[in-house]
Amino acid sequence: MDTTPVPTQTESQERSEVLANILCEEINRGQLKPGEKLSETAIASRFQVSRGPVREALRRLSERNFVDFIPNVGARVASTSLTDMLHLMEVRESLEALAAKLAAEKMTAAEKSRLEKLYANHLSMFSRERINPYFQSPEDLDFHYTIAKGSGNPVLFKILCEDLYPKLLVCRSQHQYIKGRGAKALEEHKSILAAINEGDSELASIYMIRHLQSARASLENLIEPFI
Amino acid sequence: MDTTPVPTQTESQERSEVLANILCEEINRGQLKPGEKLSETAIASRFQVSRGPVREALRRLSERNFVDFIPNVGARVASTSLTDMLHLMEVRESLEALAAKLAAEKMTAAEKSRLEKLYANHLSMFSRERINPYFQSPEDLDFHYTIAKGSGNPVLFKILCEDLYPKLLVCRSQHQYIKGRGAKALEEHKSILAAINEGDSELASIYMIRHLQSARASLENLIEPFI
DNA sequence: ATATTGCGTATTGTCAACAATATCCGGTAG
DNA sequence: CTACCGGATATTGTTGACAATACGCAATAT
Repeated sequence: MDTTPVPTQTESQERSEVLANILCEEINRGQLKPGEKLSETAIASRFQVSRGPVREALRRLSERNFVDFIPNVGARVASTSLTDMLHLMEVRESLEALAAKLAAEKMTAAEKSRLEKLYANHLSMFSRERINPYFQSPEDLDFHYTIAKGSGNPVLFKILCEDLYPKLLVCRSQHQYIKGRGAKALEEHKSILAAINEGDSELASIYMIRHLQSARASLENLIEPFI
Repeated sequence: MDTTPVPTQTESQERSEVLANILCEEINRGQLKPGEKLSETAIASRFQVSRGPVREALRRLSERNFVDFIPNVGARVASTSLTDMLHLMEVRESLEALAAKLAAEKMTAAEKSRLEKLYANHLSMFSRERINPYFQSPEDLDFHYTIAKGSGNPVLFKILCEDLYPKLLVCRSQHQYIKGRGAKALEEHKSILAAINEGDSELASIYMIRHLQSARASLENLIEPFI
């Protein structure tokens, strides 16, 4: 195990929450591999805490589908297939279409300008370092995150930003799925942004669907050969 | 408190899971009212178990948004507004449109006949007892449940059947929201069923959207006056 | 040689006590 | 009379020990 961080004191946040975040991060980094056993005692002794908080952390990760949990047996790092990722993208497509539609209808001027600034940043960033894979980078997700927030629907926001995106990141890290379609993605963002700015909900929705469909299509091509 | 059930022995299911289900049920029945404090010690002594399992049960309900949880303060029964319900319905609409589309494309013959049988049962049941409010009854949800399953997308199924539907039921029970549009809903189901049987994904999706939109519209009318 | 049974070990599930934090209530100052 | 402060009380967070269950391995029988 890489580091053996000292136990985090109780400071405005529960230990189990801190633990869950650390473990989640390590799953994302690939330090904890898919299918790997997550022993309560092992984790407890590693972070020098009792098994109680560790149990709670594992339960949380289980509810968020980052670990598979079997009663009386224990927790393992959830292993995701490309098919899982496809299913996630399929759902994401529908939900982000709705998000874009609502965002075009309801975003305030301040929110719109924030989204525009975000896009401008990404544009300049990408022109500086061309190799940078923009697609599904934290920056890319930041754009989608802002739209989800702008939808004004907390349920929609939660599913997208707290369930789907984190899970997609894990999938991506488990499959080294990094497509270099940065330039194209940026172009597509531009169209979405324009539609939202003009309050054209119908167009915003369509552009968003196309944007995500092209990503899903390349995923499907990856899976096809294995059927 | 109504009953004081003896502690459930450990029998292939964890106590915390059993507890979570019981509490969830009581929230649905309205025996536990919105905003009501859920004291760990009180629940523990009521079911004659230790606080450990109770804590876990409450954490689960928190992750599922049935209770609001504040660190160092405790858990309260989540209170839902009509606006929350509207947001849920908005998301549901998008996701069920997708589900209907996928179901029309992918449902097997066996699944289709099961759905048809379900509809036939509801039809006869409704003609026997006309007063029965079909809309959003367990039977109504059963129809949607079957379509969600038939989509072949586990992510979609989970969000709809394990997150959205249960939460909608709680909302409904907290607001006594029972609309008597049973006959109309049945008609709409018939259209959806026909489209799925013919494999017409586009039409299935459209009928589903209309079906849910009419429900959402009546909700919006309910909210409007309070703005 | 393979499948099955039984025991020892390891891990998870539960419990009761301790520590830390928040809530409540009375007292005091302005 | 109101607002603020401080201690008593209650509730949550954490811990280590105990009970129940699952896993691994050797011995036996077919």
